[in-house]
Amino acid sequence: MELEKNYNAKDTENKWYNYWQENGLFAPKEDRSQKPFTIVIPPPNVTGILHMGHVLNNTLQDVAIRYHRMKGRPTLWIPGTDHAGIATQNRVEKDLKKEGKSRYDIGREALVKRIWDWKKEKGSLIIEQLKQLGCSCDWSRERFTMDKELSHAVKKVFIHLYEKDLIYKGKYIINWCPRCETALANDEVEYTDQKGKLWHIKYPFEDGSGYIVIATTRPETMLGDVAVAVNPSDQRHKEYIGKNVILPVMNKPIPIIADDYVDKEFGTGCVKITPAHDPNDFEVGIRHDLKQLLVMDQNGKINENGPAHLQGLDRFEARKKIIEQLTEENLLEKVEDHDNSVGHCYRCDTVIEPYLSDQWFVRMKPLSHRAIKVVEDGEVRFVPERWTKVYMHWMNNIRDWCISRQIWWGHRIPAYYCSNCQGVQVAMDTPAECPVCHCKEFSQDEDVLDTWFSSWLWPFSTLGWPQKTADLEYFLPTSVLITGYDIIYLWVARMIMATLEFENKIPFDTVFLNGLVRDKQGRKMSKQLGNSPDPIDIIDKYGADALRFSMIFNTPKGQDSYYSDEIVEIGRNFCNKIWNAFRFIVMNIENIDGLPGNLHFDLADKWIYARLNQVTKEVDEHYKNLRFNDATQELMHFIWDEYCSWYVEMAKEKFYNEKDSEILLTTKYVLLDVMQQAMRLLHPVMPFISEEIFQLIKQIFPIEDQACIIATFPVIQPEMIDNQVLSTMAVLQETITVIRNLRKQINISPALNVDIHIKLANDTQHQLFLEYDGYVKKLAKVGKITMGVDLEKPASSIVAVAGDIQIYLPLQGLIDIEAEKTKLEKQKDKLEAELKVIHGKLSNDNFINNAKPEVIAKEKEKEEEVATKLNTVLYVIESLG
RNA sequence: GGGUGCUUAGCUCAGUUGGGAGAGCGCUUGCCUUACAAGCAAGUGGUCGGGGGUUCAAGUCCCUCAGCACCCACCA
Repeated sequence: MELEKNYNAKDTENKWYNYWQENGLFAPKEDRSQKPFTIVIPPPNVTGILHMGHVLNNTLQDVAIRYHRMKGRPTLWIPGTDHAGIATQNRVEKDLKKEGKSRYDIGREALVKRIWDWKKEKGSLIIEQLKQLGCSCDWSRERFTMDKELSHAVKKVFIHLYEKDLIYKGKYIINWCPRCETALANDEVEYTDQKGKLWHIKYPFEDGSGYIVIATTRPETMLGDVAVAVNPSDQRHKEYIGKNVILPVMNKPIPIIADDYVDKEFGTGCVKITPAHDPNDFEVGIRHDLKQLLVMDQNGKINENGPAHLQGLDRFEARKKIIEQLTEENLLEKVEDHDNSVGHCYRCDTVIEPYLSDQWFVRMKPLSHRAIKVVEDGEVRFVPERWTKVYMHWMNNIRDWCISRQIWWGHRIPAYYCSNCQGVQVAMDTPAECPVCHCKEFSQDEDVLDTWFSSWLWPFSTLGWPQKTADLEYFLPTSVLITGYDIIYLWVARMIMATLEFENKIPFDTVFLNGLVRDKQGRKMSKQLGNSPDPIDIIDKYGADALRFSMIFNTPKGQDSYYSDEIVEIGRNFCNKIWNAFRFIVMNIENIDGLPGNLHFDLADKWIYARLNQVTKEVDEHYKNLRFNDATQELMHFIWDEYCSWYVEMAKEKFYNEKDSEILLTTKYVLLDVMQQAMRLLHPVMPFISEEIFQLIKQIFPIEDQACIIATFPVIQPEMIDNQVLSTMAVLQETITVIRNLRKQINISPALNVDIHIKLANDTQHQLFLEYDGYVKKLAKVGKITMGVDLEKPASSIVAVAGDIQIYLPLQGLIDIEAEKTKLEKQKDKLEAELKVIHGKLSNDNFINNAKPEVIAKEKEKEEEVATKLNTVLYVIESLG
């Protein structure tokens, strides 16, 4: 076996991804007697390009999936993409614009066709990127929210809800994006604080007796004013109620009315009422039976209801002109600075306009009750738990959901209007005949449904609903949903409601909410800021394993994390470390001539197995409890600090000095065995390098599993966790470290072997060191060791203490006695302080009476240990003179 | 106005029923030691945001204050 000096991620990753796919290893094991582990992917937008948020989210899902697959459960990860109505249409319209055309130039049918063409050509980009990341989805089950079957499900759902009177059509003020020319749901509006103005405008009384002043932040909407409102209890304005004022610019009379909605403290206490352009004014308008006068068109331009000189002007242009005119006419009393938060379209960032229009709504309250109950009852659990509160709050204050969108790309609303009597029918297909007037001509509603109206069906629509498929029966409820906390309302809550309503089941029992990935400065990664690196570049440079490992290593459960290229180096370096450890094994094992007939475990072998089993136990639990970053920490520590830095180094000693072939074979066996087990533990996080090494080991070591991806996860062997071995090894390790420390103190060349004396505390220790002095010599670069229980300190030597062991390093040359003493004094002070604390506790009756017995026992044990160390140090200080 | 999260080493952050302050990176020193300089070895570094309380014992529980970030509602 010839291995490169540095790990080559690129070739390895392609090779194994293809292998897994060609061998169908992503598909769930066919064993329907076992409970499956299932995840549905949060479907990325077809227009999407992989960003760091996707990397984190999908890596987390893949880790969970790979872990459970190795644990032997039938495991399914259902992938797919979302048609993302507005985003996708915008994307294609942008291309159109380059050709100088708008969607109206080519018409609905042509546009939709063009978007489908675009989807076929470019829509799988993000899927390909997920594959590069290593995602082990069952691609044979990939779905798209506008697949024929899913569209069918959407229609079914719409009709079901309509027939239950849970969908209705109504005229309401909605959030309108004049650029996208569509309604937006409340959740699709992003508010940002802006420095604005508060204009104080005089509205003269019709009878010429003066004026009142209203304050507004959006003067252009005054064109649609139909009244001025004051609070009925406001003494300042009481006398004006019922009078008319002349609406400036429009020059028409409007009444002054009284309504509790008006806040006496704000502005002038007088509010202009514009029912067609403000949600609160809309409510006031209903209460007072006022006209709803629209003064803008769908592009935010002043329409025919405005005065001739303003018609066709953009709303902000119109605002300017109106202010100019008011100033000229001396109707502008003053202008104040005023900060308020302004809604923006979450897709294109245009300022949204509250706008009166016909829209379809879902009544949410009736759907929310069960969705609240399943969370209350713990059937659906949020991780981290704090999100439960957030979810509950929203659910308890839920509002109706505006589901119609005035775009062309999406599921068209299955409502048909009779061409003759305008009667509406909601149906799967165009109705044959109008039941009222028997007309046979219909036109379908022009609007499409909100993208989330298909997403909220995702956990069951992907499994074949409304067909009663075997998959639906078997895989639903799914196991865990892993997604970002920013879509709890938009998606998670709605899936819970939909799945309960249509399948009478919960969609998943656990919702794991991962944090957001931010840049180094703490800003959210976003397209606009351009601060998200392209993960594919990172994968090309460092490897997918490196990226995956680093993202998880860096991301505590449910917290936001900060990304920078440097963190990926952690993963890259770790890959290389593993690679080289394996390379070392291969270099020493090429001549392996069979497995040992009998295994001869020495301390090092027993120790690494003890640790392997401890680590297996912990990592297993971390994966199970979705504590992924803890798992990575544990694995890195074990592989790097224990396997490489101690076990491999100790193996070297045997390779160089041991003659017994059985012992040599045992060492090779343990090196390979621990490595292959470590690869299994690591696989969920670093699937590629673990598979590569696993397969290479398989060539020279008996492994039954076909591949690491479907290998069994290591099973804990508790009898291997030998505490005696662990503590003995700790003594050896400490001794070696202390010797290294001594060498360093007096600058002994690393190339030089030194002679040392070791004074042991008892015969058992003496035996131990006689047996394992080779390890001390190898790992601490020691030549000759003189040891014994009754050893005198050699003249002119420096001393160090490891537990109850004393180590003397004789010096030919000079030593700095004072420096030695200072160091030992420091050690003494620390031990004394520690001992004082322990004595304090043990002499405290309250402690003795209240603390748990095992805590007290532990404390006594510690007292003894510290006292011994202290005595040793004191002895050494004294012997220095 | 309502709510959530965060505040621990120079930086980024772990710390799961209260009982020995940790990691990665950085920094210092010495090493290209035949697996790895993407490395090895030895070190430096913290009154766990302030104050109060509960307890034999608090980074950990409670109260309070401060700073930072975010969410929801409202904003004429």
